[in-house]
Amino acid sequence: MLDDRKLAVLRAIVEDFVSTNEPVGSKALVDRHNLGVSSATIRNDMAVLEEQGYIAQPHTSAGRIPTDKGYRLFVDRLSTIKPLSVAERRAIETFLSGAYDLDDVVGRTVRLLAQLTRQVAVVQYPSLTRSAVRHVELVPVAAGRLLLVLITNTGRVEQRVIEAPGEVSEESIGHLRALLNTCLDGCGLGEVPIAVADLPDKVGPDDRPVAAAVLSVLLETLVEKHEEKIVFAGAANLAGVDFSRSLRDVLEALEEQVVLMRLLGETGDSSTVTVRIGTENPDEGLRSTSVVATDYGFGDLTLARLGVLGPTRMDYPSTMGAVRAVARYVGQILAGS
Amino acid sequence: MLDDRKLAVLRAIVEDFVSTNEPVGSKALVDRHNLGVSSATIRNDMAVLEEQGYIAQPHTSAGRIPTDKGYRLFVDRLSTIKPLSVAERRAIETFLSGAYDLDDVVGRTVRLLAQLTRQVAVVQYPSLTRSAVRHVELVPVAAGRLLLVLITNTGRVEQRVIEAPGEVSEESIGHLRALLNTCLDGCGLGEVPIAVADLPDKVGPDDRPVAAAVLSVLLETLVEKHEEKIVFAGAANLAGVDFSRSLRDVLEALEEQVVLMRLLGETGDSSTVTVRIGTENPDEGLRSTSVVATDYGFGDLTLARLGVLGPTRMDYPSTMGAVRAVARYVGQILAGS
DNA sequence: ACTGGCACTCCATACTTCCGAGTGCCAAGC
DNA sequence: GCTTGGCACTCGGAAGTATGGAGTGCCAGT
Repeated sequence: MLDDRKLAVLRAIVEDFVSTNEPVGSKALVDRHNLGVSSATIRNDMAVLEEQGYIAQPHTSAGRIPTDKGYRLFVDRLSTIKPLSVAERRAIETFLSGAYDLDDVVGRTVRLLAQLTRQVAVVQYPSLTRSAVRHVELVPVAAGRLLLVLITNTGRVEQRVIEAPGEVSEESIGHLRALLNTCLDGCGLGEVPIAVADLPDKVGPDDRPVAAAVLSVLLETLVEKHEEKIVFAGAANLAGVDFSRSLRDVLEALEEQVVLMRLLGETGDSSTVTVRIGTENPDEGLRSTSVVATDYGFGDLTLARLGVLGPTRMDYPSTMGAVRAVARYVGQILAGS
Repeated sequence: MLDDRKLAVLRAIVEDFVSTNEPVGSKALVDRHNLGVSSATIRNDMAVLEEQGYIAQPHTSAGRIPTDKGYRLFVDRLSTIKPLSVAERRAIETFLSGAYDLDDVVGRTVRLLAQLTRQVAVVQYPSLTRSAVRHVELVPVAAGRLLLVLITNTGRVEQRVIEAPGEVSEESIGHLRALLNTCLDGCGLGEVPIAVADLPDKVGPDDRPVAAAVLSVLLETLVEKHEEKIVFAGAANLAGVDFSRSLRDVLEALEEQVVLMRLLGETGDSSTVTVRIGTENPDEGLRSTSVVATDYGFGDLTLARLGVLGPTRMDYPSTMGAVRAVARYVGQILAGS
C-alpha cells in the first residue's frame, strides 16, 4: 500500500515541517533530502499520501503538511526515540540531585522538563497508594497523646495525632513502634491493612487499646487518599505557537486539574512512552496539541506519570527522548533518597 | 494646575479607554459623559493633560490614551474602591468556606480571585512547612528574660529570647508552657497562629502581658521560617491581551518564584490595597502590567500577601474591590478554621 | 473662557495588481 | 510500468494605491 519511498517521503515531510513550520513542497523535498528521484515522482507519491489522509494541503497551491494520522504513522513506524546528549544528561543529573524533599523534586522536575523540551511540562505527584512504607514513628507528645508519623519511600510524610485511651508507658510505645516497623517496613500502602491485621494479637493485653487506636488512625490516614496532585510549568513556551483553537482554550485546559489528569492518560504498558496526537486527545480544548507521556517509578513500582504538551507540530523523537530520560532520573532520585 | 474639569476629563478618558480599549477622542467624550462644554474646549484640556504627561497619543491623529502617570493620578485621586455586589460576596463566601486545609484554601482563593477579576491572581502561602510542633519549651534565663524553644517533628530546634514585661513567676511559666503544649501538640506550623488565637483568654489576667509577649515572638519566628511559596492562576486571562512586551515575557516572569515575590511587594501600610502601575513595576518583563495587591491575615497578624496582575489598562476600582474583599474573607477563613 | 468652523493629518480598510511556489496532468523515455 | 521534463493553472501573500473618517490644532467670533 505504501512502499518504502512513500514512507520516506512522509518522514521527510514531517521532519521538514517540524523544523521550518512551513508547508513543504515537492521541490524543496528533493533538494533537502537526496531521494534519488525527481520532484514529479515525489508529487505522485504525495498525491497518494494525501489521498490516504497522511498529509494535507492548507491551500490549493501550497505545500503539504502532515495530518494527525501522518504524525501517528511517523511516531509509530518512521522514527526512533532520540537519546539525549551527554551534556543534557549531566544537566538533568545535577539539576535533580540537588533536591531535598518531594515538593522540591517534583518542582525541579517539571521546570527541567519544560526547559529541556521548550514546551509545557506536566508532572503528577507520586500517588500515595502506590508507595510503600519506609518508616513509622510514634512519639508521645503529651499525656494521652501520640504522634504518628508515616514516611513513605517516595518522600511523602504524613502525620496524625492519636488520642490514646488512657496513660501509655514509654515501653509500650517503644514496643509498638518496633512492631509497626517490623510489620510495615517496605510494605506497599495498599497492603498495610493486611499487614497489620494480626498486630493486636502480638501485643500484651494491656496495650491492646492503644494499639487499636494507633491502627485505626493509621488506616484512616491511608484511606484519605490525597487527591492526586499534579503540576505544570513552561506555559511561556506556548506563547509563540499558533493553535487552531485559541491559546486561551489551551491555557484554560491546563489550569483544570481534572483535565491535566486525563491528559497524562492511563498508564499503558509500563516503561513505554505514549504519544497522543491532536484529535486523539480527550479534551476539547487540546485538540490541536500533542502529549508525550510516560510513567515513572523504580523497580516494578509505577508511582505516577509525567509528560509534555506541545503543538502537534513538535519534534517527537527528541521530546520522547527527554521525557523518557527525565522519567528515569526521577525514578532513580526517588528510589535513592 | 489642573482644575476640576481637567480632572474630570482625565477620569472620563481612563474609564472610556478601560472599557473600550480604543483611544478616546474629544467628540466621543462629550457624547458619552455630559461635561457641559463643547468638544473644542475638551480638546484644549486634553492638550494640557498631554503636555503634563497624563495622556498620550498613539498616532498624530488618534484619540488619547492614559499614560502610567495618568493611571496613577486616577487611582490616587479620581476613583474609589468599588465594593463587590452582594452576589459576588456570597459567591466568595460559599466558595471559600468549603475549604478543608491550607492548600485547599490557597488553591481556591487564587482561582476565585482570578475568576472574579478575569485576570491573573497571585497568592502567597502563609506557611508551607510540613513540619509540626513536637514540643514547646519555655525557660527563664534571667530576670525578665525567657527563652522560647520550639522543637519540630523534623528535629529542627528554633530558639528565641523573649523580653518579658516585668517579673514572671515559675508558676506562670509552667502554666503557660503547659497551655502552649496543649494547644500546639502536633499542630502544623501553618496552623499555629490559629491554634493560639484564643490562648490569651485562658490565662489569668496577671499573665496576659507575658503570654502576649511569648505569642508575639512565637509567631514572629514562624513567619521568618516560612518558605516563600507562592502560586498563581488565571494565566488564560492573559491570552486576549496585547502587551507592548510579548506575552511570552509576561508568562516567563510569572513562572519565576522570585519575581512573583517581588511582584506582591513589600507590605505597605497594613490593610491597604497597593497598586503598582506599569513602569513602577520592578521587573523588566512586567513593565506593561499593573499589580493590585494587599496583605491578608486576621487581627493584627499579617500572614502574607495576595493580588492580581493585569494589563495597565484595567478596571482599577473593581479590581481593588475584589482584591480587598477576597483578602478579608481569606483572613476570616484562616482565623475561623 | 468657550465655541463653531475649517484645514490638515494619518490610520484602517478595502481594492487592485503581481509574482512565484506549488500543483496536476500528459506525453515521452528508460 | 515507473519515472521524468514540460507546461498550464491556481491561489495565497506581498506590495502598492485609493478612500473615508476620526481626530487634531488653530483661529476668529461671541
